[in-house]
Amino acid sequence: MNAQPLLNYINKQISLTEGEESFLISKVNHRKYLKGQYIVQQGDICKHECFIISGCTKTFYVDDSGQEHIVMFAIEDWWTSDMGSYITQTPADFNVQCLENTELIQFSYNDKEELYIEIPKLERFFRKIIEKALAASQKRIIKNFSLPAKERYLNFKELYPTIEQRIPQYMVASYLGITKEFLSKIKSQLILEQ
Amino acid sequence: MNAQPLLNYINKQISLTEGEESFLISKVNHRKYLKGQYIVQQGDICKHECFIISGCTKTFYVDDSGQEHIVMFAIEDWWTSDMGSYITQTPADFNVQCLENTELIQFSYNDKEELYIEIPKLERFFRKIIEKALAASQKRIIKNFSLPAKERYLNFKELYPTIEQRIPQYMVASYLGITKEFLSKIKSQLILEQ
DNA sequence: AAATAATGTTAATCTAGTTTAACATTTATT
DNA sequence: AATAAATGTTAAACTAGATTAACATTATTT
Repeated sequence: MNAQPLLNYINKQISLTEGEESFLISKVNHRKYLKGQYIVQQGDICKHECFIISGCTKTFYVDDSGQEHIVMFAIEDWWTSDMGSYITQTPADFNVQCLENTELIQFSYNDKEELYIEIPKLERFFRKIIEKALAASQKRIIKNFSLPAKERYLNFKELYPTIEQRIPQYMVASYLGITKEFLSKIKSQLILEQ
Repeated sequence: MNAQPLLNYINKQISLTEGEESFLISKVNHRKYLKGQYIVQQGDICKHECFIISGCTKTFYVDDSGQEHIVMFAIEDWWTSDMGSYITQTPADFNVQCLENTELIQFSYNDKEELYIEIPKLERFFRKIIEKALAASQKRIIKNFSLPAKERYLNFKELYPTIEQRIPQYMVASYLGITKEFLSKIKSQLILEQ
């Protein structure tokens, strides 16, 4: 199993002994998904939190009128799951689908809790990751409300500098909460401006 | 110090020994704020995470054009802070202001980390709280995008059933991301409908 | 009880973003 | 290379929600 990217990621913040590393690895699964496959489906219970080794995913929600709303993208070294479903083990609100062939490492709920008990500094490490994710999520809320679509698009390009090249534009529009037609208009305006 | 509401809140999920309870209490401050006072100000570094014993707060952000955007409210048994500022100890994006006289218990960053080291089950407890907050924040993002203002208002009333009576309506509008005039219109429509 | 400040309502006008629809371009499939 | 499928663009008509402004109601202060 190629767990090295995960270990590198963790060792940037804390240091694990060899024993801890192998215990960690014994508790996770390595998996490959093809482009288009679903990691989580709306209505299912989300069994895993996933660390992406390579590839790209989108997390989205289909509303009652059938419209798709993208909540986030994730690429190498990012985490993805439906947090609400994962922590309460209730049906997911979101879908997580692969936009490219994707290789990742899965943490099941129970194995992760065991890991935390065995290696407390891992619990600290994950707590801090979630704190950061919460702070980012709150910032996104205010940006959605206080900024017009053009500014949100510019922010998106800053936050996800490499992703825009990897995904179709209509998904960017969905992430921004606007139609693809309007994003097209914004982009042509931006070209005229400079 | 009246820490009983905090202990009750914690003991709903985990059980602390008397020694742990008194260690916990030795690490926190009890404080009272008057209506109108600020717990955190945009630009300052957020020093504490706060558990509310009584009262009510709003967390808001003032944008470049001077407009106020409310991110959340908090009442008895809820937590409040600027998470982004607190965890990174960098200037806050948000203000937290008391809408009523408010009594709360403050956790400083360093004392909280000490608590976690001394009482690991508290770290687990807080991790789970943050996971829930993150899940709620993600749900709010999709609801903002996928629902029209009228639905968001109905959702607000479900999420904060007691708060609507305690705060002025223009703050509800700010939380919903609409003007007070438009909320007024929505409310009169809802009255006509039933 | 007045007077003032804070909050809430209504209606007209305006605008950011949607919808629809037709067409253009790029990518994948045979 | 040809065709089909997926993605992107443009423009006209439309709508949810903003803005402005005048007025109504409710709290607060004197």
